[in-house]
Amino acid sequence: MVRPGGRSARVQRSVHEAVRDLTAESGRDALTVPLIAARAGVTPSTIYRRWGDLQELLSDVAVERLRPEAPPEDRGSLADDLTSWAELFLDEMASPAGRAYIRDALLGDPDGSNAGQCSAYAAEQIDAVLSRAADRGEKTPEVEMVIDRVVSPIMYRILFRPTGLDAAYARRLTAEVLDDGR
Amino acid sequence: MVRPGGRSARVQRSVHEAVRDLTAESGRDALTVPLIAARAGVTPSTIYRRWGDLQELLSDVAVERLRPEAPPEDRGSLADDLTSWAELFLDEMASPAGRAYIRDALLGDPDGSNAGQCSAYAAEQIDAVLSRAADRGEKTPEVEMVIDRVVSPIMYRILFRPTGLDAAYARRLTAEVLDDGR
DNA sequence: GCTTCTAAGGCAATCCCTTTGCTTTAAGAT
DNA sequence: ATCTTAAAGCAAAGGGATTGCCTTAGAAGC
Repeated sequence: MVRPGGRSARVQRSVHEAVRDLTAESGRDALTVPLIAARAGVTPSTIYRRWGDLQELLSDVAVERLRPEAPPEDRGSLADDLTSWAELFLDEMASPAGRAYIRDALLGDPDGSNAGQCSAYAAEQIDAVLSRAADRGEKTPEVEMVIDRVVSPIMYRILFRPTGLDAAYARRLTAEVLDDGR
Repeated sequence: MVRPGGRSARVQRSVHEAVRDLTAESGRDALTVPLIAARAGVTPSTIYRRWGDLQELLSDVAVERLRPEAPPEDRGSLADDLTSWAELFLDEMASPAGRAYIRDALLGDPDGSNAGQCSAYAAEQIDAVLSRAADRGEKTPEVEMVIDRVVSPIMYRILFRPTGLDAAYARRLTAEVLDDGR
C-alpha cells in the first residue's frame, strides 16, 4: 500500500535532499548512512530498511538526477536535432558529475531496473526527436539503431575508455547513423 | 621496489585464490575482507593497505578473470572469425558470471584503469582477427569501428538493458560492420 | 656471507557502520 | 471515531574498517 502524500513521501524527499546537499558540501566519498540520516532527520535504520544500503540509495538519487528535464530542443531538422542532442548527451554524461551518477546508478542496482530506467530516458528523448522528424516528413532511422550506433559507443567510452571523447565524436556518430539509416 | 618472487607475490596469490574460492563456495554477497583474510592466511589490515577496500580487490580479481586465455580461433575467413568471436564474447559477458565480473571491474576502479584493461583485452582479440584477415588479403574494418559497432552495443545492453541478448544479435552487428567497413 | 635498509605484513585497539528485535506513530480503511 | 498495518524510531549488540606501532623478509652493498 503506497502512501504517496504521507510520511513515507516526506522521508524519501528529505533523504534524497540530504544526499544531494551532503554530496555538494563534502563530496560523495564522505557520505555515510548515519550522516545522511542525521541530516535528513531520520534514524539510520529507516534508511537501511527502505534502501538496503548506501549504494542502493545513491543509485536511486543518481537515476533521479539523470532524468532529462525537458524534451530536446527543436532546431528544425532531424540532423540538427539529433546532432545537438548527442552533443549535449555526451557532454552531460562524460562530465565528472555525469560519470559519477552513471557509476552510482549501475552500482547499487541488483536487478538492473535503475540502469534500465536510464536507458529508457535516452530512448524517450531520441524517440521525441525522431517522431518530430517523421511528422515533418523526414525519413528517420529506428530508435534502436540510434541507441546501438550513437548512445552505446558514447557510454562504452565513458565507462571503459575515459579518453578521447569530445563533441566531434558525437557529431561523427550521428552523421554516420543518419547516412546509413534514412 | 617490486619483489615479484617474494612475500608480496605470495600474499597476492593467496588473497586472489581466497576470493575465488569463497566466491565459489558462498557467493559474492557473503564476501568480507576479514573472511578473505582469514582464508588467505593474512590479516585484514594487509588487504586494506594493499587494495584499499573490498571493491578494489574484487575489481582486481575480476579483471584477471576477464583476460582472454587464448587468441581467437582461426576459421579461415574474416566473417567467420569475427562472427564467432562476437558470439563467444557476448556469451561470456552476458552470462551471470560475466555480468558480475564486469560490474566488479567497473565498480572498484577509481581511476578507470581496470576498465581500460578490459577494453584493451577486447581490442587485442579483435586486432588479432583483423590482422589475420589482412594477411590473407581480405579488406578489413578498423579496430575502432568494430569496437563502436559490435563491442559497444553488446556491453551497453548488458549493462543497461538486460533483456533481448542472443547470438543472433551478435551476428547481426558483425554482419553490419563487415558490410559497411570493407 | 654478513650487515644494513626498507617495503610490506602482523598485531591490537578503537571507532562507528550495520543489523535487528521491539515499540511507537501515522496514514488509510471500516 | 475506531481499527489496522505499513513504516519509522529506538537501542543494543555485533563486527567490519581504520590506524599507530612493531616485526619480518627480501634486496643491496660491502
